[in-house]
Amino acid sequence: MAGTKYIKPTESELEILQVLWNKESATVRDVHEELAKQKDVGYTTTLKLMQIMHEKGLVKRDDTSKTHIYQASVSKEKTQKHLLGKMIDNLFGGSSTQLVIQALGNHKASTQELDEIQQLLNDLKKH
Amino acid sequence: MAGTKYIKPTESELEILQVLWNKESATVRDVHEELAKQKDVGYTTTLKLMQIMHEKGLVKRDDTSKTHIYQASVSKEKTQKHLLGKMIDNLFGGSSTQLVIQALGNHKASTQELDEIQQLLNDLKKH
DNA sequence: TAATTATTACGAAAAACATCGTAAATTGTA
DNA sequence: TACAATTTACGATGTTTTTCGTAATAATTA
Repeated sequence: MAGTKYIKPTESELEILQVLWNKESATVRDVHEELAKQKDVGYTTTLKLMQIMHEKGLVKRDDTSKTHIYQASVSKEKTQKHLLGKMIDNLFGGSSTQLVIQALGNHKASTQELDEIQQLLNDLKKH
Repeated sequence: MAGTKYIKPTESELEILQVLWNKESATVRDVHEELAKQKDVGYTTTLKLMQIMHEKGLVKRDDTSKTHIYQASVSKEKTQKHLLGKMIDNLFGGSSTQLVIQALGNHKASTQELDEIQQLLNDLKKH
């Protein structure tokens, strides 16, 4: 089958996915309480967003019992890949290298992380 | 003075900034003709967007003559830094390393580019 | 059982974005 | 000069996103 069309999560939807990726599965209340730590938002707002995400297919849910239980139905990796690719195209002229340089230049990484990346580079060069 | 509030360009605005960064300065028509290569859009749409961007302070313009001349007033680097930082926080749990790994893993880089990154890593480690 | 609480469903309003038509002003040209 | 073409200004419309209030339903508890 051809790949189903990629649905780009909105900013708010990403915040919710973030929580779901961390928790594996969660109720609306679980998610809402996480979000409420970061920003001021009403419970029904979170609920509505999660319902919309369900319609879009961004999350799946078990609604056998009254309190529905949600899970992300898009993987963190796929989502990262899509949005990263978009950013590379839109903002870095298609050059992942430019992005990497920016990322390493600004956010500081530990020596251990740098080693990790170096390892990856070696693997890539051996190819 | 404290830093003025960062204004996040919308997707369409980024497309325009992209053109302006490449051209240094440009008229609405210049920008529009670039955009028209990529997507189907009307001239007045581009105009309106650029007017809004001017209100927001994303671009500056010389309007001494009838045909206004625009320039980006936000730098490519600053914008990249902001949006990249946001993506790292929102999507990669704050780890730039994770982002770098994803970026290198997916988009293919040339050996030369890999060398360039390796060079950068060495500099960072010496630091 | 009755009252309280928690949850979902629904809809509507507000805000942000994108798009374009029309008119007015300016410039260039026949 | 008068006509045509270009450009800006302005406003209107439609879509998407965000937000929340209210009502209905189910679960809990007094």
